[in-house]
Amino acid sequence: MRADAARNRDKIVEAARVAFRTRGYDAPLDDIAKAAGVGAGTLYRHFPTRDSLLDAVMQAWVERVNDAVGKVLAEGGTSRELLLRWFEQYVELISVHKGGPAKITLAMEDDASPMRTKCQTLRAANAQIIEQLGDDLRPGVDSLQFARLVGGIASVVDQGNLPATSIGPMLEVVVDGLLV
Amino acid sequence: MRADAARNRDKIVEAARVAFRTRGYDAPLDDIAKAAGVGAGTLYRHFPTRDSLLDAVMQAWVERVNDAVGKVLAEGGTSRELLLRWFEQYVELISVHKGGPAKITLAMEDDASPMRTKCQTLRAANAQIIEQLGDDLRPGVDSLQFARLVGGIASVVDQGNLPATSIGPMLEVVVDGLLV
DNA sequence: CACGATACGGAGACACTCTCCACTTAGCAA
DNA sequence: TTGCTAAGTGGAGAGTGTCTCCGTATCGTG
Repeated sequence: MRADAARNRDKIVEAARVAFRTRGYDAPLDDIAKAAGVGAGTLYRHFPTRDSLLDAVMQAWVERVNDAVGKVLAEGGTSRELLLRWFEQYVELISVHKGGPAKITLAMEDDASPMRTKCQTLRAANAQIIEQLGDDLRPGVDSLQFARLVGGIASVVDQGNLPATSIGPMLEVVVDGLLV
Repeated sequence: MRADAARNRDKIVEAARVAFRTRGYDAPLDDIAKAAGVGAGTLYRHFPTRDSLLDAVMQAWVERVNDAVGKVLAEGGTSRELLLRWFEQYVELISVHKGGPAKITLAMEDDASPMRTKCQTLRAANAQIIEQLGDDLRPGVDSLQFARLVGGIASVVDQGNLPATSIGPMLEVVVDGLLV
C-alpha cells in the first residue's frame, strides 16, 4: 500500500473509533470521512462496508479478549465463581460501543461476517472457559450457546439503556442454569 | 372519523401487516402507503411514527397473549414443565414478525413507547406465571427479568436467522436457573 | 525526472423519511 | 337535491444518509 494511502486509512480508523463510541454504530460514514479529513470515496475504497470499518476499529480489541480470559482463568475459585466472573468480563468486552453487544453476538452466527476472525477469538475464549469447567457444565452446551445466552442479555441491557447493575442477577440465573 | 378515512386507515394497517411480516420491520413506509393505495401523507397523518403503525398492527395480538397464558396455566404439570411451556409460547408470541422479539423486548423497557399497553399485557401474563410458580421461583426475580432473559434469546435467534430448534436448549438453561 | 500505477475527493444518483399545502370529498343542513 | 365546510387526500419536494464514478493529483520506481 502506498504511504499516503496507509496514512489515510489510519486517520479513518481513528475517526471511526471516536464516532462509533460517541455516536453509536449508526454514525454517518460521510461524517467519519469528513472528521478524518478525507473524501467519502476514499473511505469507501478502504472500507467497502460499514462492517469492514468496524472490523478494523476492533483490531486492538482482540488482545483485550485474550488478556481477559487469561486473567479470569488464573484467578481460580469454584466453577460458579469462574463462570460468573467470565460472563461479567464477556459483557464488558462486547459492550465496546453502543450497539456492540447485538452486533458482535449476531456476527458470531454469520460465517460471512467481516468480523469473523474477531468472533473466532471470542469463541475460543469461551471454549477455554468451557474446558476449565469440565464436568460441572451442563452436558451438550457449547461456546456458541454461551455467546447467545450472554449476548442476548447484554443486547437488551445495552439497547434498553438499562443500568449496568441489572445485568448481574440475570447472569446469575444463566450461570446456575448452565452448571449441573 | 370520516368513513373514507377509516377505510384508508384499515387498508394501511393491512398493508403494514403484510409488509412487516414479509420484509421485516424496516419495510419502507412509502412502499406500505403505495401498497395500501394511498399517498405518503395519508399514512403519516394516521400514523405519525413507524412505531404507532406497528402498534395498530399488533392490536389483535393482545388477545392471543391472553389466550396463551390461560392455556398454559390450565394444562398443569410441574413448575419446570409450566415454565418451559410458557417460555416456548412467549417466544412464539413475540416473534410475530422479523425484528419482533427485539422490538417488543425493548419496548417493555421504555415507558414512552407507543406499544406500552401491549407490553403491559405481556408483563401481566408473565406475572400470572410467576404467581403460579410460587416458592419454586428463585427469589427476587420479576416479570421484567423474565422478559429480558427470554426476549434476549429470542432476539438473537430471530436476527441471526437461527433454526427454531436452537431455542429449546437455551430456554432450558434459563428455566433451570430460574427455579430453586 | 518522467511516467505509469495508485490513490484522492467530492459531485451527484439513489433510497428513505417526513412535511406541506393545493385540491377533493363526505356528510350535514336547508 | 344542492351547497357548504370541515375533514381528508396525495404527491412533490426538502432533508439526510449511502455509495459510485471518474477527472485530477500524488507516489515512487526505473
